[in-house]
Amino acid sequence: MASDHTFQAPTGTRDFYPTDLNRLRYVTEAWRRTSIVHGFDQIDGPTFEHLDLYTVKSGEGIVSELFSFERAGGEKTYALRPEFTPTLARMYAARANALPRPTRWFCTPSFFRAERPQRGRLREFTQWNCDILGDDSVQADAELIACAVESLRALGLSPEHVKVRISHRGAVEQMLTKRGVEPERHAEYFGLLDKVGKISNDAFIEAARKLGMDAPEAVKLLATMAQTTRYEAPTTQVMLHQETPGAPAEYFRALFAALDQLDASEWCVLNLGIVRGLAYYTGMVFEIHEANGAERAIAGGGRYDRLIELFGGPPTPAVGFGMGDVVLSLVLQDRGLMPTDDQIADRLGLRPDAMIFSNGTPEADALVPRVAAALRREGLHARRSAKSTRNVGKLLQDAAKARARFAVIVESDTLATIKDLASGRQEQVPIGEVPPWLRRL
RNA sequence: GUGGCUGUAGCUCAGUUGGUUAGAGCACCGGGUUGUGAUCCCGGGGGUCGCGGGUUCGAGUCCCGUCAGCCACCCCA
Repeated sequence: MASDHTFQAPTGTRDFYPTDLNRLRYVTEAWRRTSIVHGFDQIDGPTFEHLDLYTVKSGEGIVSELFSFERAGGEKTYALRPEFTPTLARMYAARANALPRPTRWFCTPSFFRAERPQRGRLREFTQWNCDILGDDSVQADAELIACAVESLRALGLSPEHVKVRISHRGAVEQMLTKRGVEPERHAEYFGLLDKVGKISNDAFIEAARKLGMDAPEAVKLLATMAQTTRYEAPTTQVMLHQETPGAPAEYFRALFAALDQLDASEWCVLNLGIVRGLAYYTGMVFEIHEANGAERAIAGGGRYDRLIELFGGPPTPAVGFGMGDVVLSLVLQDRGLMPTDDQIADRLGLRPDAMIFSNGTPEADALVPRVAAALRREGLHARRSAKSTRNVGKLLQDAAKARARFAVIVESDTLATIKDLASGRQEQVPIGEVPPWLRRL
């Protein structure tokens, strides 16, 4: 029965046709390989959780940003996962005593947020999460950042394309304390600091004045937060000496030394303007941006040493980041670094090994399925042309379009022609020899 | 939740001051008589002009509403 209306995909979601899914896989496979070689184990959790899991950390205000629901007749309220950290914390807390220290986990699932879609932001997206739990060392911070950097390098990006902007909650708090802001009011200031760049300088100075900071200090604070420089730069050193002497400055020294050893320091800059709106970060925080400031943040993360406790686990230091597919793909496209569909298919190992068709005689026609089955049992990617034509030229064209390595033309019940579509060379082989012949290549 | 811009074939787009059965390129399917691939020639399928209402003798075209997409704001885990 034909429907009297058409259906559309829900707002902010995407249909992934083969080439679309291949492009997504190109990115997620880079994430996966990078994670694995950096010693992370892949995990996953439910696509939906109890709503409470998200309100614990973020408050009731988060509910409007979630897709939440109840079963018909049910009493529990669920929500599609908007992020992974609560699930991660729950999973870690449940087995904390049995897990190695440190534990390194990653995942690349999809997430759901009930926001109005816009450039770089959709309602369903894929996000890579990497976390190191049970390790409070500066080396762990550096390894985590280096892992993110290496994934970008694997996708063809370089320090000219993207920059990791690194800050530290403790350093920013020290700047505030130095200006006479009591610790109880730091949270208010973080909210304000997060708006720098979005509101005018005058608006910032006015807002700071209302929070009790006089204009000259607010101006200096703005200047410090705007500074985005290499760690070795003299201006960086002067800033650290003046603004965050002692422990924070020493932390940055150790972090950048560790990043340097991991060959990642070229990608990194110090920017105390990165505060991130989230309340749960306790130490280093970072964001990865396109170098010219185009697009939204590619990735964000930091240290959250209190969060596992909040979800019922033992006190556990942790550091992690998330990187979404939407912005990253836009940056790759902007920079001309997204390979062609054919290149991606090659890299993902999707090229057919053989396209099989017959010379048009009834006995050859009957053998085509058998040859295909024999090749497939050998683990070869064998396709049959769906063309109804007997025109061998057309069939070869079809094989070339499918980017098959070889065309196999069944000639009789004893003989087949194998044509190498790259070189154009061809030879006749006994039909039983086709699978081993192709397998050798 | 607020605002701006845009909706014609799978894709990119034509379509005259409102006027006959809405077109092109690409893509897709087939043919080019006895078997060799990216060119070429011929043919074919595919569109409730996003949807609904209004004005009009007549609407793809004008008006209103609505839905969707894009972009920005809010927010951004």
